[in-house]
Amino acid sequence: MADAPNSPTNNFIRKIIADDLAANAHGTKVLTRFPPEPNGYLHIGHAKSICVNFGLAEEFGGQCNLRFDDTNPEKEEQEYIDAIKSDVQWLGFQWADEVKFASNYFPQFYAWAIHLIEQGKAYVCDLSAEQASEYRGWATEPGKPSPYRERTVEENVDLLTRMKAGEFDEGSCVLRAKIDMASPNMNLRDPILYRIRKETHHQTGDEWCIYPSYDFAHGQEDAIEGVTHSICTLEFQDHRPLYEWFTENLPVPSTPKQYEFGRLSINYTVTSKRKLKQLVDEGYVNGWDDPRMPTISGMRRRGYSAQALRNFCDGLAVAKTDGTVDIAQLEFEIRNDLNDNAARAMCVLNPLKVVISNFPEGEVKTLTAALHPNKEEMGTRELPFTKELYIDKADYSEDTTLGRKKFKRLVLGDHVRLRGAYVIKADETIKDENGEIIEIRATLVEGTIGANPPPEQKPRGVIHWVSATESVAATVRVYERLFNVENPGKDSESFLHDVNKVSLSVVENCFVEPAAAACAPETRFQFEREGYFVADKIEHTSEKPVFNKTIGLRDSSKK
RNA sequence: UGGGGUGUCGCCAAGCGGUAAGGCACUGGGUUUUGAUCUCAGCAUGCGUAGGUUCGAAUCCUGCCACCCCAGCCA
Repeated sequence: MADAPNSPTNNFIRKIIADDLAANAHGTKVLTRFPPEPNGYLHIGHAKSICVNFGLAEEFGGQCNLRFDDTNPEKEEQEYIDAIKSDVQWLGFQWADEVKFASNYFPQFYAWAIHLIEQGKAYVCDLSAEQASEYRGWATEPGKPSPYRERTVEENVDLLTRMKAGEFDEGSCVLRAKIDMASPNMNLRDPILYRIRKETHHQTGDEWCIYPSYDFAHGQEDAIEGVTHSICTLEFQDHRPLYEWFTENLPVPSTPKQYEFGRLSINYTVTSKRKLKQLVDEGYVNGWDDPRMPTISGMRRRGYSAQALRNFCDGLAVAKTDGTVDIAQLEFEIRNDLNDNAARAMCVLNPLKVVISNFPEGEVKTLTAALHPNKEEMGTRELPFTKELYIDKADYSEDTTLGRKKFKRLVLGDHVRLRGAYVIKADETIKDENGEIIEIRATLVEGTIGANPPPEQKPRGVIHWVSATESVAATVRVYERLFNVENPGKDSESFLHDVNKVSLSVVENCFVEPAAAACAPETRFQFEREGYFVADKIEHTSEKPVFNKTIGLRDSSKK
């Protein structure tokens, strides 16, 4: 895969793979894997991991597995599996053959547990969780051996068999590896291999009541699948010795190696499945795919394109630093992609009626407008012009002292260009009994479609508009940041305290030009001078259009 | 605290002993029927810090400091 234009020139994992290939360390193929636990929806951080794993594989002519690390039935659900598959595909990646599940290998894991017992390297421990914690010791003090550490092979096999048969209650015992209770690495102080969970599993039903721990599963899953480079995040560095202990002490078919890189954090949001689930469960947002969520499905519904997300991820470093990327970096990629690929259209969010005095009543003049100012190949759309129009309230002022540089919009007595149409002059303001402006009377300057008026009628600027009679009433949802602070929860009791309570505004009675209203759900537009918008995936119809604001245009006006 | 990591511009980041790439953000100029796009220019005598080695150090050595991770029968 070619580097994205701004992507870091290299990274340490890429070098390792290139060196391994050169040294023929794993043969000539590269196999990576993306191993989510199906306990929530994927977020922007996972998008990075997906891009790294699938991207590296693709770059070296290899493949990437999608494998569900489903070793804990308590938190996992089929809904998450479906959503994760859909998100990966939407991003444009295809996993190697069929989807994999850790649960596919449960019988093998069990056989290997018996193997470890027979080698004297595992034992059933009856310590309670609290006792085990005490026995584990602390940073400066070594742990003490469990009183059950020296059970015989026969006894351990019998006990494990009965654990599997469901004879014991949850929490009454576990299977542990016999490694080193004095290790400075806590993960090596006789880690748990199996625990009892009398819970129905989404894949295996009630077939098992003992479930392997992450450590006892992950490396073996990689080994079974022939993964060559097992790429994970920094917090697993301390687990690498354990990962290797299993591949060394078990008759695994291959010996994958684990490499860790820094997980992605972004300011003004959270990237933690636990926290995101809380936002959903406690009603701060309307579901995992709420456009304010940093989930892949949320960003999709917001109107972010898969390409923009991939460009963003490809621009991130794969390194061991754990920094926080500025959300502006993501927003740049969104605008950059949408500027190139979104068709232009016009939509008035705060309508103010303009009546063109010198345009015949009832006539519809069909203009033609480009779908993109710099890409002729994108074609054109029809744009109806009528006597009554709408412009945005913010684009009109009666203050005739406003400088032309300062206010490049319509001012009483002055000229402005209606985008793609005529130059008009505001002649009169109509107000209601409260002094509220309800209508503007204007005249158009003949011959100004596709041509400039004489210098004395030079427009102050260009504003967007829509026909009052030919446009379609639409709902537009405008989103602000979900959090008020850069690092939610950093300086408050809970990240929930930093939630922006007014992150959603639903604007009814907007007017969108007919060509845009007719679009299919998930069609992205740039509503000129407003920003990028997408027709809602679920609720949009041509009759009752619903658009979500993806992001505003850059605004360099000095306020 | 014991162990594992990391420290280069406001943010991300390349660099791996030869004299600080790039992107975002920001600032200023130009073009423009989007205050958009595009375009031009500016933006670290400095690489956590203190010493040392060297003709030469962000890069090597030593000490110190800061931050992150582990101490779940979560992953």
